[in-house]
This record gives sequence, structure tokens and C-alpha cells, in this order.
Amino acid sequence: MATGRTHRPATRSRGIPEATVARLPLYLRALTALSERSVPTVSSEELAAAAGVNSAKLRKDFSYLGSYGTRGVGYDVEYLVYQISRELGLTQDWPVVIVGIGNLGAALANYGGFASRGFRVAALIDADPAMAGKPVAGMPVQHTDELEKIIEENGVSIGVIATPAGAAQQVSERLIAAGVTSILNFAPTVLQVPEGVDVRKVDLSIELQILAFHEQRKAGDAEAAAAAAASVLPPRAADGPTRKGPDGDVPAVMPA
Amino acid sequence: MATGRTHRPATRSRGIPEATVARLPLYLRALTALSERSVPTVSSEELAAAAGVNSAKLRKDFSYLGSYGTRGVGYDVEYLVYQISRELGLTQDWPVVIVGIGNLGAALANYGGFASRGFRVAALIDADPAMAGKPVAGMPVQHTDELEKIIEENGVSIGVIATPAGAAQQVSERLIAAGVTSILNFAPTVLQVPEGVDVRKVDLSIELQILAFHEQRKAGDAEAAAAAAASVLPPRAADGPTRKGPDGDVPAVMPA
DNA sequence: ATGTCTTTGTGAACGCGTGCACAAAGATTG
DNA sequence: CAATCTTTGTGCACGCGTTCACAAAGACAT
Repeated sequence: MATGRTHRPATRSRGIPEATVARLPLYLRALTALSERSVPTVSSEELAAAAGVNSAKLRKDFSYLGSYGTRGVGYDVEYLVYQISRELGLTQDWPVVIVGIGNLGAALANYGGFASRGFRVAALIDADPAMAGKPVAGMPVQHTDELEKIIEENGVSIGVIATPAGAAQQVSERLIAAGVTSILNFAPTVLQVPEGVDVRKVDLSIELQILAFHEQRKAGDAEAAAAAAASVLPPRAADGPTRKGPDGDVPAVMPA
Repeated sequence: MATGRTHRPATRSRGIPEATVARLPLYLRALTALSERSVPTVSSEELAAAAGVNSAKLRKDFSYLGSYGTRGVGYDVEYLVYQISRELGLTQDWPVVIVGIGNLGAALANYGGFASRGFRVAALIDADPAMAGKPVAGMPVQHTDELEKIIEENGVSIGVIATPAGAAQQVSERLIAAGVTSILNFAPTVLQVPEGVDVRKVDLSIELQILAFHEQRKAGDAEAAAAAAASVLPPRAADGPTRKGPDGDVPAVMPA
């Protein structure tokens, strides 16, 4: 779901597949939980189950990092936690700014998950002068005017945009101009960013719409199944591959 | 991005690829914006630019829905809005419950994007008795005890989980038992759900970690380019498995 | 040491998604 | 009506990601 990332095809030796990178945090979380329970080693099968993935996939993912397992035994939990953390760049501290301190921005500021993994909220920024100075999550909100100064003084390279959609593009441009090269965008807009800037998008509305699609499909299938059962048609016994039906889709007539 | 969809066996239900489904909301948003500006038609090129995708991809995506374009002209905006809405199931009303009314849950409840697209917040549910009755987003929070009743009475099939990680699994089980078949999970946990239940996951921490990875890679590339003398990858295979960190010392334990 | 047992690491096959490039279709103009 | 121009719809090839299946590697018992 990341958009606007620019890949370099040249570095193939070090190339960890994007899909693998996206799963590393998942493994890391499961491993951290094991670590807290002082579990010394874990097999790919167990860890895969905890992370909700296929064990072969997990092993292949780890193979991109190197051979960190012991055959017949499994993986050393502590060691793997360290390796993944290092690979993800979590052994260093990442200052982050959150722009747009509305309901969502405030929720993000209060979210504990930030601080727990090498991310530090360096500043909260909002365009509303009335917000300036108001404490949110134990930190005073600063005005947008300070944006550039904050970015530069703190060496911020990751910005979180939680503004209304209309302001997002402009905010992203200011962030980028000031030195930010990675953006986590919560605003429901497609950001246009220059080469070399990574943007990841989190969009509630889109997620819900995707769920609605599947939900509708389930309901449609159920109805179709019921209708088929009720009709004279022989109810296709095997309900394995959901009967897609003789395309029950009606060619809708064009409105207007 | 949201990941972690429990994908069913490659059921290619309607023949619409999952990747396409994930982009339809994007197109829909762009089209809605055009519609509001009373733009009658739009070419694949223009629309693709607005949605931030390749135009060939967009055309192929639309081809799964049917041939709704006119060669030499483009697509009828209103018609396409209607078709995509219908395909996504947005022509009907989807009651949604939000469980866990903390900072994030409250932000979600206040999020306007819900109501705007066929989604209606049917109830806000929290386990804290002190929250019960408190109005959030103009709606009284209800206690978890009411969960099953609410789901059934409102015919809710989509649930949003915004609880702490520890409670998420249990909440999901109660939701599913009560009839929910699609879950949008904000809690940093992998939910175990039965076949037939769709789960989409939104995880801030994971998104940030992925950004951090790329950020680190960028920094590493810059350094490598500036000072070519530094070794890129410490050869770990040379010494025995006794020596843990390639950096020469004890593996760092991540903070909780 | 030798054999057995467990689990990793990976070669290979397969399927999905993407993007190119172009023919077909319709609008538009002369 | 014919010619030209624009834009769609799609066949095709390619690359990435997933999964299977198994040989290799190490632990452990005898």
C-alpha cells in the first residue's frame, strides 16, 4: 500500500524484497513477546503461527537477512530480535513530527506504539493558532510557522500528516522542502512527491470500502446459494470454489 | 497500508483481482471530486494521474467491471461513480460498530469519512464502565455487555477494533460470534479468525518501521556514496555462532 | 562414531500483478 | 462518406512473491 516509493534496481545484492520488509515488523513483534517470556529459541513453524504467516515464507524472509537459524533447533530469539531491529533501522532513534493535531493527530500523539520502537515524537504541529501552546500528550502544540525550524533543528526525516485532505499536499511540500524524506499520510489524498521521497498511506475509508466489497460478495453468494437451492436448478453440491454463478450481474442501465 | 487480510482460497469470486478492488476506492474518490466540479467525462490518463496510478493499470482495472468507457472520449464520470459504488457495495448502508473508545476510537468516531460513503456508526462500545453513557461524537458510549445485543439488533456485519492489543482477540471472537464477518483491526495484534471472516489491519507502528527501513537505506546509500571506504556488510559467516553481534558485542534488546 | 530425528535453507514451479504496445472503436473533421 | 485523430480495451511478456518439497545441517541418543 505504499505509494510513491522509488526503487533502485541497481542494488540487487542487498535487495530485501518489499514484501519481506513489510513482514519484518510482524516478526519482530512476535519475537519481542517471546523475548519477554524469556523463550530462548523458536522454530519457524511456531513463529510463523504467531505472526500469522506461512512457515516457508518466514524462512525465506529470514534467508534474505542471512542464515541466523540452527537446523534441528530453530532461531535464537534474542539474536533475531537484534538482527531484525538492526535491519529495520530501529537501533537508532527516529525523531518524528506530527502535523495536524485534530482528533486523529492527538490520538497518534498519545499512541504508545511510537516511543516503544525507536520513534520519538519531536513535535506536534498545527495550523490553528488557538492550538499553539496547548498541551497534547504532555507536549505543547506548535504553530505551522515553526515547521521548517523544527524539522531542521531536530534532524527530522519522518513526518506524519494528519491534517484535513485539503492541506495535506501543501504540508507535504513544506515537510519535504525542509528535509523530510519519509511521510506517513493519514489524509485521504494522493500526495504528489518528488523522486526519493517515500510515502505510505493509511486510509480508513478505503479499508472500510474494501471490507464492504467482500461483505457484499459474501451476502451475494449467500443469496445466490439460497436462490439456487430454492430454484429448480440442481444445487451444485461442492461448495468449494464459491459458485460464481452464471454471472448474476445485471448489466446495469446507464442512469441519466 | 493495511495488511493481514485473511485471504480465502484463491476463489477469484467475481473475477475482480484483489489488487484492483484495493484501488477502486481510490478511483472513486478522484471521480467524486470530478463529479463535484461537474466534469462530465475523463480520460484514463487524467484519472490515472489524479489517482496516482498508471493509466494502463487503470484501464485494465475498469475492464474487470465491464466496458464503461467510450473510445476517443473517455469515461462518463457520473456513470463510473455509480458503477464503482455499486461494485464496492456502497449503494447500501453499512452499520459499523467501533469497539474501544480511547483516543483512537474517539478519533475514528469523529472521522467524517465514515458517514460520507455508506458507512454509519451504529454504536460505540467500551469496556470501561466509567465511559458508559458518555457522549462521543454525539453518541453515547455503550458498555461491552451490550455488544451482542447491539450487533444483532442493528444487523452489524462490520466491526472496528480500537482496543488495546490484549483485548483485541477476545473482542474479535465476541464480534464474530454475534454475527460480524468483517473486521478492521487497529490493535497491534494478529487476530486469529475462522474461515470466512475478513480482517484488515491498520498498524501505525508497522508503517513507521517500514519507513524507517527505507530511511535507513537512503542514509546508508548516501554515506556509501560519500565515503566509499566503509564496508557495507560485515561478513558474519566468518566467525562461529558464538560471536553474536556483527558489531562486536551483545545483542541489544528492544524496549518493550 | 554412527544413526536417527528435527528443522533450516533453498531450488524450482506456479500464479498474480504490472506495464508495454497496438489493434479496434468511436468521435470528429473535411 | 472517407480520412484522421483520440482513447479505450487487451494480448503478451516479464518480474515478483508464494508455496512446495527436499537435501543439507546440526542436535541428540545409543
